[in-house]
Amino acid sequence: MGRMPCCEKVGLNRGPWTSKEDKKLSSYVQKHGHGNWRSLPAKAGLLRCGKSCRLRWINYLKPDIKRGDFTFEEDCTILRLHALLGNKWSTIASQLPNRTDNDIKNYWNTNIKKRLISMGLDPITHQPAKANTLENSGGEQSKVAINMNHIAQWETVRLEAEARESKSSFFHSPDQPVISKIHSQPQCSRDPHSTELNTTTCNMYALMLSTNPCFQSQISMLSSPKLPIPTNARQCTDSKSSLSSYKGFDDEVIETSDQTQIITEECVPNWQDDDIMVAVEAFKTARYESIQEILTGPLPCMEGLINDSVEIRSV
DNA sequence: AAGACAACCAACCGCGTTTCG
DNA sequence: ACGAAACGCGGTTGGTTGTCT
Repeated sequence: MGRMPCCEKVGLNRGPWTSKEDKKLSSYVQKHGHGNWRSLPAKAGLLRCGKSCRLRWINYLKPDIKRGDFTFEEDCTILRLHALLGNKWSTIASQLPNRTDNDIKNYWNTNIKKRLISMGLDPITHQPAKANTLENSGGEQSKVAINMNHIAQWETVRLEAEARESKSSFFHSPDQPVISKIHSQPQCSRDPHSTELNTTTCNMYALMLSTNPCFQSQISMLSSPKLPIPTNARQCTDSKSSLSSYKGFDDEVIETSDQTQIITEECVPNWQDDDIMVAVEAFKTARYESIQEILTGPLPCMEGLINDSVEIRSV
């Protein structure tokens, strides 16, 4: 298929935007909207390609964009979501109000990634860099090492944030993203008597089983103290990842699937639609190969779940 | 003071996906 | 149903700024 070049090279400006160009673009978009980026530059009197205009607007000029240092909460959210989603910057950005995917990507590459590497963690898997060489079955030692690394990781971030902004109140965001609901601090997971934790972990667990076929293939029967896992667990074949596609997915599930009724109304009663979307995406794209791996993986709240609240019977 | 190096971030590029005629 | 155009995403680049020696 013939494809237009990404932008016309001849006669168009490149490089940094001037304040004059910014002004033209801003006033045009705010007045007329941004229906057609290709034709927008000419209409706005700009010698730029539409793609460049779009990027400039989305990443810099949009009025509600939040700039400046990332807070500790944002840092934690990025870390958690990246552990689940990988480099899905736009999906991660959707959980950080007013942050752009480009901003988050830059922050990741220049800050968090280096921090993980310096801690001996693989920035892709968030696990110790040499984890692959360890024996999986003799995992108690490596499991402990992983958990210790996660705790150290969080503690490092917290201390850095404390030093950076002493006024910040940790974990107190008005728009608390979904992953925060899973639990923000690894220490929480160590309290076996926390009913909130058990409910949440059960909810997450049920959701994960219901949406990720790789788990279903490994488990023939599962019981939890709170939730019966539906036997007709939905097979997820949809690999779409953009937010726009979530809407279709959501509609489909809520209106036509008994399975989803269970997910939305019983498993995760306190979750907003967006929360479910992100969680579903997380587990659909999970790179984990076993239940044990995800339970000891990057979500601290999952630690101990396998013993505390869920019984898994071998296939 | 100045050069070297590192860190940051805006912008570009190519490709995949979605929309539209 | 098909192809072209438009859009969106993620990886990468390169210019600018800050820090160190």
